[in-house]
Parts: sequence; C-alpha cells; structure tokens
Amino acid sequence: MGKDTRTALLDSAERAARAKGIDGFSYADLAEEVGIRKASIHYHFPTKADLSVAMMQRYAETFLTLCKDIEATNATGAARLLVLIGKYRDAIGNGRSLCLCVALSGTRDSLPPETINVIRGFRAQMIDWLRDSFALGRQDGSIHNPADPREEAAACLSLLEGAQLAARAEENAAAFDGALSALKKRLG
Amino acid sequence: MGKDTRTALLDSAERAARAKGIDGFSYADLAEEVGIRKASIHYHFPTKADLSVAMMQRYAETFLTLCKDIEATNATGAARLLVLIGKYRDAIGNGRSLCLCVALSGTRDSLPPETINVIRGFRAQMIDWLRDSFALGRQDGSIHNPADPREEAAACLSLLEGAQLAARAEENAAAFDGALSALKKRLG
DNA sequence: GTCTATACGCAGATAGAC
DNA sequence: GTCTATCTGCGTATAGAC
Repeated sequence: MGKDTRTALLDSAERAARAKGIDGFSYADLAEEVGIRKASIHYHFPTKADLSVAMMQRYAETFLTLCKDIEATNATGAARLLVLIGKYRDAIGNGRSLCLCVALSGTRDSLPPETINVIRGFRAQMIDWLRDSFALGRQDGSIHNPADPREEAAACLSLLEGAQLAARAEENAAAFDGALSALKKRLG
Repeated sequence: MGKDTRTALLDSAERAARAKGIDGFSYADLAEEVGIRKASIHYHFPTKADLSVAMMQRYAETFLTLCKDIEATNATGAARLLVLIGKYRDAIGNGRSLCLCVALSGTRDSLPPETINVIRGFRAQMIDWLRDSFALGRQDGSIHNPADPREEAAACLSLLEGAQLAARAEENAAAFDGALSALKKRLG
C-alpha cells in the first residue's frame, strides 16, 4: 500500500508551494500529480485555505522535531548551528525551492489568518532555538566574536531566509553559500 | 496637469506588487486606482510581463541613483550603510510592503526572463555597492570586527531582504529592527 | 472516497469604434 | 489614447451519482 491520499496531497502541495508559491499551483496540478480528480481533493481539504493550514502545520512540526534531533546529537552551539544551516541549504535544491515559511511569507495576503498564525508560531520557536544555540556557543567558546544571543538569533533567521531568496533570485545555490560564508567562519 | 498615465500605472503597479506580489494584483485593480478602463492599460503595457520589466527597471534605476546620493553625502562606510539600512526599513511601512526586488524574487516563476535579468543585475550592483562600503568602513575604522568585504556584502543584502520578509510575516516593522540590531551595533 | 458534470467569477488579452 | 464589447481559459468550489 502506498501512502494515503491525504499525505500524497500534502507532499505534492508542499513541493509546489515551495517552488512556485501558494498562488503558483492549483488543485488541477495536484490532481494530476497525485492521480485523482481535482474535485476529490475537496473531500480532504474543502478549501485551499484549509490546505495551506495543514501544510504549514505539518511543516512546522517536522522542522521543530528536526531541531530537537540536532540538539540531541550535537554538543556545541556552533555545531548545532552549522547543521541547521545545512538544512536550510538543502531546502533550496538548485535554487528552485524555498523553505515553506519563506515561500508563504512572501504572499501573505493570499493566506487565511490561521495559516499566518502557524507561521508566526514557527518563527517564534525557531528564534528561541537559535537564541539557545547562540547562548550555548558563547558559553562553550565555539563561536568567535559572540554578541547578544537574542540579537544573533533574529539576525540569523533573517539571514537564512534572505539567503534562500537570494539563491532563488539567482537560481543558484552558490548565492546561499556566499551569504552564509561570513557566519560560517565565526562558527569555525 | 497630473502625471502622465504611464507613470501613474507604474506607481500603482509598484505599490501593489510590493504589497501583494506580482500575482496579487490585476489590470482591473490598476484601472480602478488610476481611473481608466483596464483595456486601456494594454496600450501602455501590452502584457503583464512587459509591465513587470518596466517596473523593475525603473525601480533599479531609482534605487541605484539613491546609492550614489548616499555616497556623495556620507563620508564613512558605517554612515553609508546605516543610511541604506534606513531606506530598507522605510520600504516596509507597517510590515505591509517589501522592496520590489524581494517581492518579485519570491514568485520568480511568474516572471519573464527579462525581468529576472533586471533583478539579477540590480542585486549584483547592490552587492558591489555594499562591498565598497564595507571596504571603506574597514579602512576608515568605522566598523567593529570587520570581516572580508565581499562576504559581508553578500550577507548584508540577504540580511536586509530576509529582515523585510520577517517584518512582513509578523506584520510588524519591529521584526526588521530586531534582525538588524546586531549589525547596527557594529556600525556604531 | 472518488467520480462526472457544472457553476461562477476573474484573469489576461484582442478587435474595432471614437 | 481611451473607450465598449467580447473572447477564451483557468481558478476555486459545489451537487449529486456511484
């Protein structure tokens, strides 16, 4: 048995949204990729707004679980941050894709309030995680020239998201690397 | 006499694109705001692709002229960078708007190749300008903990663009300030 | 759960009068 | 240059059979 239809739809929608934005794909696109009729999608997600909520919720959960894993398997602040940077880089492929949070934030007006709330919650948790990692790195001495962890965290998230946008604009992952190289040097 | 129709259309389109993305407004929206019929817009911009090119070209010219002005009126690297940061902050309003480059990069797939080229050129010139400013700041001692100017420039552009995205996600300009505070401290 | 059929609106775009 | 009128396609969404 393959994965259930709902999961297949979420997978397809997430890939499309990260590549083309929430307005860049239609139920017709999902229908073709998943192999059902577009009307059937409404059984799982009555409206596209519902779909965007479910998509973003799943994304946030998955990503925050990933952050826990990084903590569990990396001892220093610098090591944790480097792994996270790698995850953001993986997300862009060859400059054709974005983290779902970045992809959806750009077209905020096409989203229902509930989806925006999930995005806000996700961002807040990411900043907390980053703040803890920068704080740890300052304590354990793994970060050069450490500054205030809270400020570093906010700057880091924007840098990661902006770098993804840069890679997309250039359609080249090297733009991401260029934007991150200065920070990576501080991480050792 | 008011401004000519073409300029009014570009103004309206730019505002809409920065607030809602290139797919977030229609010729009908422009028609209503400018006060002509939507069919008439096609006389000035036959297709929406043509409009996106003209819009981004004008934006790039205006912004790069602004950068020249900043050079002419600010002596140190840090001072120049601080003024530029202020311009990016002004662009977001109350978290409802983005720099046109950020707004369009997010939905790359909806743009013709020509517009993408203009975006690429604009980004390249911005990075050059930033690199020169960071290099100057290193020479004149106005930047704390200076690193390689080329790397700083790439990081700075991504940080500025990512911070705009953050402000939009939170619909709050404070998110921009939070992301920039660490850098601003280095600029004195 | 998935289908066929269909409604309804809006998008970008064109033709031709004035 | 701007208008009215119109075209065509695609978007989300619904009704009801199977």
